[in-house]
Amino acid sequence: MSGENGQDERDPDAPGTGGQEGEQLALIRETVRKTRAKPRTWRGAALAGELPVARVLVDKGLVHLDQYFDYAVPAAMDAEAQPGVRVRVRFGARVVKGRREGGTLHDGFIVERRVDSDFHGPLAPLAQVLSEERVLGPALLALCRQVADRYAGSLADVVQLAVPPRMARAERDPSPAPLPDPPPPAPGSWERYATGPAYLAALARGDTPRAVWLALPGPHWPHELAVAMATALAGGRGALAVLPDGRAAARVDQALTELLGEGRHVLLTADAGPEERYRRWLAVSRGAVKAVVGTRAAMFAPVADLGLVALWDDGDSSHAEQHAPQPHARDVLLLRSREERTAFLLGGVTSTVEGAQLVDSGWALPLAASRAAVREAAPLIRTVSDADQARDEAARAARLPSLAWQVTREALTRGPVLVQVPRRGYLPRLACDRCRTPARCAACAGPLELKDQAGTPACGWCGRPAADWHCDECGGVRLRARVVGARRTAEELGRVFPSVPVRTSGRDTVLASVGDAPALVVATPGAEPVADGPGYAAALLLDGWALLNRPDLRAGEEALRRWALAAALVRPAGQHGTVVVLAEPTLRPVQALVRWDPAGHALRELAERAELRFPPVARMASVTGSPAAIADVMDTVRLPPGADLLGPVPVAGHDAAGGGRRERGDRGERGEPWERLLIRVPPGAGAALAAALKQVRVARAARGAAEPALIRMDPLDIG
DNA sequence: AGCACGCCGACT
DNA sequence: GTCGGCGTGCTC
Repeated sequence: MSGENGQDERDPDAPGTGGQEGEQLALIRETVRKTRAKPRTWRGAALAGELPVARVLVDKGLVHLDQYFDYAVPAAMDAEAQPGVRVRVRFGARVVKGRREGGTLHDGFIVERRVDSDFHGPLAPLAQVLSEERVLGPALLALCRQVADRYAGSLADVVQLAVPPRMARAERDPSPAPLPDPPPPAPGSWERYATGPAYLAALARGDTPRAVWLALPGPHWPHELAVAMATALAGGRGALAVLPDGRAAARVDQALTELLGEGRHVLLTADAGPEERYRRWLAVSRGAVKAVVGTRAAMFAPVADLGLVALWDDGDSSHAEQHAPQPHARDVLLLRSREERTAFLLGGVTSTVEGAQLVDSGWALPLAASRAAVREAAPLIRTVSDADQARDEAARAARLPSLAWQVTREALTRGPVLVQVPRRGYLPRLACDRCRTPARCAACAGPLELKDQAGTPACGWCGRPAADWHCDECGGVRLRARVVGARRTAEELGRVFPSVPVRTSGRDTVLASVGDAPALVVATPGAEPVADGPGYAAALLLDGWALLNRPDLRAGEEALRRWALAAALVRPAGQHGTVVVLAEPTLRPVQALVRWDPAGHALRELAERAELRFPPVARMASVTGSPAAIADVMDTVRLPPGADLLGPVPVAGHDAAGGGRRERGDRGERGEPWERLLIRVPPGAGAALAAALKQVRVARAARGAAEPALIRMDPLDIG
């Protein structure tokens, strides 16, 4: 076609037109469109002989289009321009009178070296090979591809999560020589689980056992996780464990060091700092170290010969990545387990519905202890119902019912007492004292807050004071603190037990552990310190109703998880370990805690989700944006069969005018409140939904859609 | 996403 | 006649 000829005429390197700087190049253009082009370059440097084309994932730029771009490999870069290395390329240039102009340097990764390109046009040369380190190897690339597809996201976004930024200094140093495989560890406390030794034996054999492991309460799980990892190492394979936070990771790290010594594993957490972290990551990428313990970013760690992936406490929300496309560690590790043919271990003190589903579908086996072993390890759980509390005179005077006082007083003679309070802060939110309906602003329906001890309650959104508040539901006029924060609880307790030290652990100061001496330890969920020695003598779980009343699909599961994690730090009932939970004993999660039956709870939740066609039995995606944006998405999308739509409903706190930095929009759509639409598809159609939504994203990005829309697979916060 | 080319209204 | 609006399309 003439178009191609026209391009040839402008091509300075095309045969006959003479190259730049007089360099002669063997750059023969294809003559028929069907045949692939031999690479031609614009500048005319000599090309690499064998595989002169590098397929490059350009880091920024057309991230939404999610495609590779081919570049010519100059002969001088032939050796170092290997697949997986970081490169710098010129991108976005324009042809002006036979010359390329403009274009900015972008970082990228070579994903493949090729004989030729299917791009009809002259290739720009690689500008620079930044480093010979092959950080995006084939296995990691394939994983990123799969994660991107699963979450309807772009490859570049996922790669950015998976490959840490380069730190030249860390790259210069060689990694330590790999150590020989360690001997297999003794099963130890794994014997407490009926199928524990069998699981380890399968792991040692090189099989790929998959289990959902309900860990017994108590301090043994980090060691047990380490034993599983060491067993994989002993069999000549690698192991990866992902934990919800740095403290948990540090415990497993310590257990692994005790088991294997230094040098056979690395700890990948943010605490180490970027350079040290990259140094450790490189040791993994280079195959010098085959075991990784870390927080969620470690889920991508390119462990060689991966034999086991493990995830602890998958219900913890920090396992969901914050950056696009928000992959969840459980999903990423499930993908890895399948693709890299590894064993899988999903552990926790409780089970998520997703975990229960893995067992229910037969994909994983349950790894649990007998009822007798549970009874031996679990503390005694006692409940305080609302009725108990109301009858209790002490509840009027102070914050704690008399049972809690009795238990605390007695337990403090034997050791530390844990007090779990749902939120930090000082009387943050208010509710009707009579019916417990959350108190809302009469003007804007925002939540009422108490800024200081004595002040008037005011709206947390518009700031209006609410001096003459009354409850819309029951007409009550008294407010009560929906959640009493850690600080106030600590103050009250300190006054009642003046001789006992009070320690707090919350978001700003999280204690890893406390001693075994009597003390009151006030902590928010997830920040509970481990008590040395036999554990806490007792725990008080306060404001259970606040935890359970959250308008969230997972409220029950989450309440049980938080209670059980705290209760698991308490001594067994046989050693008088007692937990007092302020919640209705008739509620399902409370019963599950009392009986210590997290598996049963998760199975019942799973059945209910199946009945209601909720995730994870069905798969969902959310589309958030202005009504126009949502309509545009829905006009574009080709949904898989069986899909149905829920909503749209207004999204709290987000609207087009207020929310953020929206520059344009003088077209009258300003002020339109944002809405969220949920798309639900039947089991098995999740991949099709993701693919459909990805197409929408690409189409909208290409068209330069005016109204932004957030598309998200498997949103966590479904009300 | 940027960034340039392209085809229709009010200015020196 | 020209400067400039942002609609459309491309980037290896």
